[in-house]
Amino acid sequence: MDGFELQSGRKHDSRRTRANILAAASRLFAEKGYSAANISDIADLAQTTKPMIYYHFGNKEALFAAVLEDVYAQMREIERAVPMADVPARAAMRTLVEATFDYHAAHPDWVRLIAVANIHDAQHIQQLPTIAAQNAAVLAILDGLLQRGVAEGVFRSGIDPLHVHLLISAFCFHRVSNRHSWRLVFQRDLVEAEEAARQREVVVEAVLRYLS
Amino acid sequence: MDGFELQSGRKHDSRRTRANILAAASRLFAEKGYSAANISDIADLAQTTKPMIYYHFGNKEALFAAVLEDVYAQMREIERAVPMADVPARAAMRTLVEATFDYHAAHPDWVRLIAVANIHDAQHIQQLPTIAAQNAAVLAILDGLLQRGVAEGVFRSGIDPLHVHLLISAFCFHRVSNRHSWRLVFQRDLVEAEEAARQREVVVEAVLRYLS
Amino acid sequence: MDGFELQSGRKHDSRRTRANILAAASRLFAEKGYSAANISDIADLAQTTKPMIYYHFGNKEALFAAVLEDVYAQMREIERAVPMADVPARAAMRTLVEATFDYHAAHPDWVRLIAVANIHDAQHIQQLPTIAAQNAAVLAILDGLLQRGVAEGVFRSGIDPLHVHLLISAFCFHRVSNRHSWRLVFQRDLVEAEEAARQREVVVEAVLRYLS
Amino acid sequence: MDGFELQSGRKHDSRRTRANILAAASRLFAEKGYSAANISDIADLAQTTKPMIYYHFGNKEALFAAVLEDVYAQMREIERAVPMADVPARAAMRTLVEATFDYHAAHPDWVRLIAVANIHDAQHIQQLPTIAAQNAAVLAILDGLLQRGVAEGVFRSGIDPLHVHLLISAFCFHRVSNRHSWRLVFQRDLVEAEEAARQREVVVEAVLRYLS
DNA sequence: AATGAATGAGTTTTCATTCAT
DNA sequence: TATGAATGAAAACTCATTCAT
Repeated sequence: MDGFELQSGRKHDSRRTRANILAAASRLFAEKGYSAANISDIADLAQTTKPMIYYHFGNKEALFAAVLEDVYAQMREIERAVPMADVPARAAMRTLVEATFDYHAAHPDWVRLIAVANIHDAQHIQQLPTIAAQNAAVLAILDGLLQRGVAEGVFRSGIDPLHVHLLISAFCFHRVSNRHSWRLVFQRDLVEAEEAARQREVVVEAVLRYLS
Repeated sequence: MDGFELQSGRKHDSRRTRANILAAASRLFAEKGYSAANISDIADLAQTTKPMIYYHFGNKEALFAAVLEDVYAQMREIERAVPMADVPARAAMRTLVEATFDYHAAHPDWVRLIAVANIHDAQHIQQLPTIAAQNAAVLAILDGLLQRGVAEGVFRSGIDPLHVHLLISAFCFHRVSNRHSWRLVFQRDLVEAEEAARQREVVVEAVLRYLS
Repeated sequence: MDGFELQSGRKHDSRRTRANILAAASRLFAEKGYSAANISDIADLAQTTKPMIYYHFGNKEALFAAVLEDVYAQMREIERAVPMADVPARAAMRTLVEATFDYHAAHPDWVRLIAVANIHDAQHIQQLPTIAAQNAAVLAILDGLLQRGVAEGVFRSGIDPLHVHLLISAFCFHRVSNRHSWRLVFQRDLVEAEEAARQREVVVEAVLRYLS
Repeated sequence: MDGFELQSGRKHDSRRTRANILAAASRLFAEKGYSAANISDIADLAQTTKPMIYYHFGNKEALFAAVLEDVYAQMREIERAVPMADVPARAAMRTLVEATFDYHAAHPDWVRLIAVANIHDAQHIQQLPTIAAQNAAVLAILDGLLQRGVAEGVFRSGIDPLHVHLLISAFCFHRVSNRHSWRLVFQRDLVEAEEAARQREVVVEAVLRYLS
């Protein structure tokens, strides 16, 4: 789960203040959405003052953009989980799917922030020029895996990596982002531990079967 | 695509006013999210006044709940698309997946409203007592299809209908709800027509292979 | 002197509220300048609330523009003081100068508001499309007087009405607008009654001599 | 026209910093008025920091007072332009009027600063004890000129020097201070070169005729 | 003499909601 | 049913000023 921790230390410490604001903003934007989260609450949670937020980030929109940048950067740890060349393609793919599943499961705030950003047409992501370059990496990894799988004779050819990524991401994201409506409509908590374990197998299975 | 149309007619027509408010609210909540959409704009778009909104719906939260109720009811048309007993299970399943895909594609506002509701922990859906009963229907249909498929020898047994529904919904929902972040991160528009046609095949294929 | 009086009456009276806001704003913008006058104080002085100001005028800039429009309209009473055709040109000119002098003397707030508007490059006056048409009237009157004077043989010809207007206005305006700096620099209060009477003769004399 | 130039040089130069702050403050107070000009912008324009402004001037009010002091001191150059005893009174008076006209024309910022000071009831000028002594000089000069003119038989007697000064100053000041409202109301730019040349003749003429 | 970081109080503006008619 | 006017609370943002270094 996402933790929220403040750093503390001496009186004038720009870096710490900035980090605390970012953490608080991340938490509250995720919890309440962009508009409902307010600068006062963020300042309080960050144990600082409103003007400090403006001093460090300029305005609310830029703060949200900074939160998204921060959060997108953290997500890249998924890629690190994926085994490289020496593992068979199927096993590597399984690991990638599981890592993706686990990351979403462990970071519901991340999921909610992306959902919030999309409600606002991802306008704040647009302000982050490096986002595209950073995240396209997943597609390259997937492409490599697919090619290896074809070479090993375990995957079909002609599969679009983006479609595989969509198949995986959609599932992992949705069960977190739409947890609450599903709970009410279908009376089952998608996020509860045993259910989660079963779903983890479902995506892996679905992806591997799709590729075979 | 979702249309927004006002009804017009005689000066004082309570039913029409109510419907116009609902349409306007639906549009604006979908466009801007719950908090950023405001009662004044809704009144203007509905060509009525703020007190009328309070007269008909009580308050903003209840208005949003009413919008969700309205929108959930409309979605039930998916089920009507699914062929009944006389069609082979695989073909029927394909039709169900395609109908789900098409519904999401044709109603982005619906998708956004559900996303917005989830940002607010689906608290407004909770106020709708009949939601569960109405929507569980999909699961029953899916369950029937799965059993028929097993009987026909085309599907595996032991599959949870909820998981199949999640597999389908997640994909169909995500490509619409997260369109904007994907566009920026991967530089491809998931909703563009040709791409959409390919994705439609992807879900169908993924689901059928998962079940086989 | 400018009076400040509030109207009172029944609870919901749009016209009265608007008039009170205008009066309060007029007073405070004149007293403190555009930026230093604040909406809160204006609301208090007008015995209403901030949102009412926004309801009636939109924003601070538009409120200031409305004040200027109001105040420019009132000034047109100077023209009414000027005797028409049947009075000899010199006498009529004297009356016009005196009326101008008296108007400025009696409405220091008017003077200050124009000064404030000019500090802000008269941007708020620019938003008032009818201003030019209304106020050009003075020039027409002056032009008529000048021609009559020439015909009567009491004024020189070839005089630009705008220059005469500038000669008159500058004097009448300055003694009010710059009263305080003059008091401190020259230790004489330009606005004090006896002094004022002498100055009134000075402008009349200066203008008539300039025209002769 | 008023120039704005920063001095540059070694890193720590108290005198230079002070001068730069004064120049920046002068520019911004003139441009935006007292309240709308802010310390941050002044610091930026002066290429220094806010605490430096407080170090050198104490607070915003004192800074404005310092600007006014500075600017009043510069104005005394008008007096230097006036020819002394050996020139005939009419010619000397003409020179004085022209010098006054030119000074105002060349220093619109000076004009605006005085206007701004008056909006705030010249409270900041009041903090400058030497202002009166310095500026009363003009009246002495005028008085001398008037007496010489009477002696030479070219001026009337019994004229108050202050009234002459007012007649001159008002005209020269007004065409600059109220330029923008006049432009909008009368559609003529009082400051444009040819128009300015004509007006210069107008004041000279008006003053000389008033005195004759 | 100089700076980056911090603060408290205030500013304009918005908004859900209600009153009076 | 319907409306124009009103309100209380809060929102984002600013600013003169000071602290810590």
